[in-house]
Amino acid sequence: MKPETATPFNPDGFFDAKIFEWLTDDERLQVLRSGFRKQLFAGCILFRQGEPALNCYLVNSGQLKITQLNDTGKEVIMRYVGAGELTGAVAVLRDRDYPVTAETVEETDSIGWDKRTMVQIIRQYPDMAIRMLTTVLDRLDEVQHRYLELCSERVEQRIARTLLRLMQRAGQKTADGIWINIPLSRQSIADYAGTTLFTASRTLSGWEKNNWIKSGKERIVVVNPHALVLLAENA
Amino acid sequence: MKPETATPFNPDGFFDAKIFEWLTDDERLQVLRSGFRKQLFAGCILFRQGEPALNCYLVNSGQLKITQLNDTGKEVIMRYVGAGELTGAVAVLRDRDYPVTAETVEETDSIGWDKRTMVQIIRQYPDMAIRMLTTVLDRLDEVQHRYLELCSERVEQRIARTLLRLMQRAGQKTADGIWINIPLSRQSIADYAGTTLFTASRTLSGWEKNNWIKSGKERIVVVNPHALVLLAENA
DNA sequence: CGCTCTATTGATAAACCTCAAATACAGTGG
DNA sequence: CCACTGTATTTGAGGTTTATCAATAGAGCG
Repeated sequence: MKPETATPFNPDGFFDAKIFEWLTDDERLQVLRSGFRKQLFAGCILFRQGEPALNCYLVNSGQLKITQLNDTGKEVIMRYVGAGELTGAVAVLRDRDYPVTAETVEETDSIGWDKRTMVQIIRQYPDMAIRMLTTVLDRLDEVQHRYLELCSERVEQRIARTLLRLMQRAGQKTADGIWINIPLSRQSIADYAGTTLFTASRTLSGWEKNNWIKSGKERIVVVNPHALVLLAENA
Repeated sequence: MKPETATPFNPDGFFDAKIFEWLTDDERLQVLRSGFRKQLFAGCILFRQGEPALNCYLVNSGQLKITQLNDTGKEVIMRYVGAGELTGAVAVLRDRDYPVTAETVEETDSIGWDKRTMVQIIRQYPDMAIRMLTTVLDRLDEVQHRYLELCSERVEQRIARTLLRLMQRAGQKTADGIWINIPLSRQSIADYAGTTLFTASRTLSGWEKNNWIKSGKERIVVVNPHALVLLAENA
């Protein structure tokens, strides 16, 4: 049911990860070789909220959905993680459980390191820690900003921002407009924007009538990004 | 109007900062001496959202309020920063503006480092970066958790959580109950919980009638923490 | 073609915000 | 000591946003 493989590392195609760009080719190779490769199809869990944090992962291709659940089962999407991005580092450097769940939303190729190895890498390359730090700080900034948005903006604005963010992350030009290349249900959009499936559906239906977007099943094409930007910016 | 002093560093009383506890006394002294002391009264701004990030600060005594503003002027309280805690490190390690504002809410004694010095410290003590990283990760965890709460919980629950958090941070036992030793207006509670002054006031009035809290002007005493915990936990 | 999962749409209600107005409180200066 | 002033807080009425629930339609898949 969950086809997956974990193999000795083969570094092909991993060379463009931003977090390693400042290493020499040899160093980078060494770092990459110290990990293990993991290739998964859509719907697989890389790690689950509440489990002890054993590994962190670098995504080579595909997308991960990072979610958080509360006691009542309500799910929130914290972010998507795509090619060249690291995840799980949060948890690995502490003896804590993962605070979030990482799930593939499409076929995904990644490399993982266990806690011990990761700490070794950091000790060997102190600048690595600074790099990771800035990465985490970016993430903190983004969550803080989304927190502010959630406090101060109406649903429609937040959904607009959600589409714009996802567009920037996974947008691809097509004849119609910019296609968000992630399987994206109304529920997911709602979980990302902090609203309900129904409100998200209503809002997108409206935009489709305005011809700002085109959408199919789990599929969104942004036809008029400018309109969404206006919506997001202008209170 | 803004009485403040910046003096050559005198390390008295700074020895218990957790972030330095793993250094030897000599090392710690050296690190502390490389900073500058800053003593401020209530209502002073240490740094402001949007300004270039020049310094980071360690609080020795007092409390800082870390806030974020949006374009329309809506303010959100991200967190409070108390004795032994570092702030501004977020911004200092990048060439970015401060993403938030830090304001003293009471008389506050702190030590600051400029960007160059901080980077030097980190290069000299690589473990320092790991320490800072875990600190930031804790903060990320907390913001993410509050984000989830904001998405999934009702105002009353969030206000309960707010009081409980502040109680843990600055609570002091008194005859009546646990006094939150921070000047704390209804507006601040609202900004922290993500609601309005009026809703916060109404909610607290209700709790006062139940005898769960006692409150005066900018002053809260939690009489029955258990009731608040129940409110926060039980959907 | 039927099954399942996703999306749409309408009606209803609850939660919460907005605004207005009154009241309490702390400090200040006479 | 008291009136005065500015801020903090309370409370009410009314309206908006958005969630909830139910029922239906559509799309993809074997």
